[in-house]
Formats: sequence, C-alpha cells, structure tokens
Amino acid sequence: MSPLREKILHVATDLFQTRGINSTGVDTIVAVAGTTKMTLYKYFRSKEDLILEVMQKAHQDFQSWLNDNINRSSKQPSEKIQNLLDCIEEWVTSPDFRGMAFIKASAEFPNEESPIHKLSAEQAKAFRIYIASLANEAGFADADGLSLQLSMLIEGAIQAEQMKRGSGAVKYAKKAAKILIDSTPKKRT
Amino acid sequence: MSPLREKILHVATDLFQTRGINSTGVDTIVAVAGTTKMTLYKYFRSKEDLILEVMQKAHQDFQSWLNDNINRSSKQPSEKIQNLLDCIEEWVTSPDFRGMAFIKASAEFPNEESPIHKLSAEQAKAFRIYIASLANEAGFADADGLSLQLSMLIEGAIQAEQMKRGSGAVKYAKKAAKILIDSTPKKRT
DNA sequence: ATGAAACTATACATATCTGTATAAAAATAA
DNA sequence: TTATTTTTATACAGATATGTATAGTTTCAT
Repeated sequence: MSPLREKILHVATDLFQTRGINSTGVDTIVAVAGTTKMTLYKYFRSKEDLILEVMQKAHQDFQSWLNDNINRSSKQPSEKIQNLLDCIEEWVTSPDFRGMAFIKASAEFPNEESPIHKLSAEQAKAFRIYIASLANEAGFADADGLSLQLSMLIEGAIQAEQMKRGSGAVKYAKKAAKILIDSTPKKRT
Repeated sequence: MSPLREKILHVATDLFQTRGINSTGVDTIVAVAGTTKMTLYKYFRSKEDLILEVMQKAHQDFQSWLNDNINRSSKQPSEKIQNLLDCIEEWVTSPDFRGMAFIKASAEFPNEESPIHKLSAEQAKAFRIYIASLANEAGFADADGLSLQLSMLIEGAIQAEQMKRGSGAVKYAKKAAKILIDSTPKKRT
C-alpha cells in the first residue's frame, strides 16, 4: 500500500483521538501528514470514508493486540478470561492510551442512521462477542451475561481513566471482575 | 428568569443530546427555539457559555432526580445503595433517555485544557462522590472502592444502552452490582 | 530519454460556523 | 402617549469546513 496513504491514515488516527473527529479538518490532516488535499482525496473518497477506515483499522489493531496478548500469556481457557483484565490494564495505563475509538465516535455521531454510529455499534458488539467466546471456552454457563458484565466494567474503566489519567480505576475494575468471575456458575459437565 | 432564555436552554439541551454538541450550530438552536441569534447572544456570552450552562443544568437536574428518587423509595441507608441501580434502570429505560451528558461532552472535547472537558471531569467526580456517600452511610469499609466499581458498572451500562436501545444491559448490571455489594465488607463497629 | 503515474501548489466554489452591526417592530411601563 | 426595553429581521464580517479544477513538478520504469 502507498506509504502516503498509510501516513494519512496514521495521522488521522492520532488527530481524531487527541482533538476529536469533528474538530479535525482535512486541511489539518494533510498539513501534519506533509501532503495535500488532492492526494488525500485520491485515496479516500470523502472525509467520512477516511473516518470509517480509521475506525476499522483501530478496531482491528486493538483486537489483534488483545487476542495475541491473551493467547501468549495464558494457554488454558480458564486463565484467559482472568488475563483479560490484565491486558486491559496494560493497554489503559500505557502512555499513548487515548480512549476507546468506537465509544468516542458514537458520542460524536449520535444519529443512529449515521454510518459512523452504525460502525461504532458493530464494533462494540464484536468486542462483547469476543469476550463471550472467552467466557464460553472457560466453561461458564451464562457466557453472554458474564461477557456483558465484564464489558460494562471495562468500558466504564476506560471512561474513568480517559477522563482522569492515573485514576487507578482499572485496579478496582480488576477486583470487581475477579469477584464476578468467581461467583458465576460453570456449565454442567 | 426570562422565558426565552429558558426556551433556548431547553432547546439546546435537547439538540446537543440528539445531534451532538459540535454538530449543532447556534442558527439551528435559535430556529428551533423560535428566536434569533441576537437574543441568544444577549443571554449567553458565547456558544461555549451556553454549552457549560446546559451541562450544569443537566447535571443538577439528574442529581436532584436521582437523590429524590432514592430517598423517596427507601429510608434505610443500607437500602439506598441497593436502590441506586433500580433508579438508574428507570432512567436508562425511559423513552427520552439519550445518554449521560458529561460522558458525551468529554468525548467531543478531549482536550484537557478545554473548560468543557474540565466540567465533564468535575461532574464525573461529583457523581462518584455521591455514590461514595451512599456507600459510606450504608457502612461499607472501602466506600470509595465500591463507589468506583459501581460507577464504572453504571457508566458502562449507560454506554451499552445508549448504543443499542433495549439491550437489557442494565439488568445484568444490576445483578453484578448486587454481587459486588454483597461481597464488600462492612466497617467494624 | 521519453512517457506514465504520482504528487504538489494554488486557487476556487460552496457551504457553514460564530459573532456583530444596524434598524425596524413589538411589548411594557410611566 | 411617551419613553424604555425587549425582540426581531437582516445583512454582514471573518473564519473554517469539505471538496474540486487546473497546471506544474517530481518520480520512476522502460
């Protein structure tokens, strides 16, 4: 893929996260990327297309990173879901953490007809389904329920940490997750 | 207070919630409110001032409603915190629920220097402190910790419900909250 | 070296944004 | 009624938004 195209994607990802999507104009993006609008509109049909692609890439990168990390640090299914919160903590406390992309995008585009809002909802669902697959493999009876509870906890922790860095919210989220996991019954064998 | 001023506040509150803050121009606000820009700028020094006042009113209204509801339906301190999630459920499932104002505002104004972002952070903190006061009165040892856990759960549930209405997320948030409350030790007497 | 593709530079069209200036109209109070 | 305040109507300034048209420059493969 063209290096300029990737540069634009990378710069847009960064600016959207730090300044917000609506507050970042294409002029700013091309200026920071060191190119011109003509090139941007050669690779992306519109700003909305660019936003959608930025979101897709951000989500794929996050999911890949999360999945790799979970599978690397624990092999047994029952350990993986315990490890989930550790990974979230690592991510959230990393210096370049700027929040979860699809949560912020849905706030900036609240209209449910908007393609951006729709993609946000899809990604939130995909995240939940991923956690549910972990819970299912670990043998929990109501995997969907546990997954929903954990994802709410995680998204709340992200929200808290995003509003005030170093709040230590994830530490308490981990404790809560452990309690919830331990009190959720397993499938009958 | 001037009825036109209140009308503008009311309309702005509604439009900000349904269309987003940055996507709502003052022209739209005055058109819906049935007045003109001159009047708006007579009562509010700038759009930012209007946003801040809308946020303050929304937060006061929510906190008052929540506090009244909790105190009406339960007198004993230990019941109040159990009742918190019921109130949240009632709020979240009401037809005109459009999300929590300060969460969305912080997403639209991510710059930490922004007065709007600062106010968001203050309001998030105030909400947490309120829950902590409930937890403290109910006699929990680590009231701040429990409060943080519950607020993460609540904000996650709001997020979930906002993205997909009728998701039933609050039902599971309530179950999780009960588990967390029951497994949190009380103060020694 | 020559032709094709990629990229830049720049100006522009069009729309929207916040905020203001000015004058007319309507409501209110004495 | 007269004087004052409030509100409207409208036009405008200045900034910024997305997106395009045009022409020139660089890069690069053959």
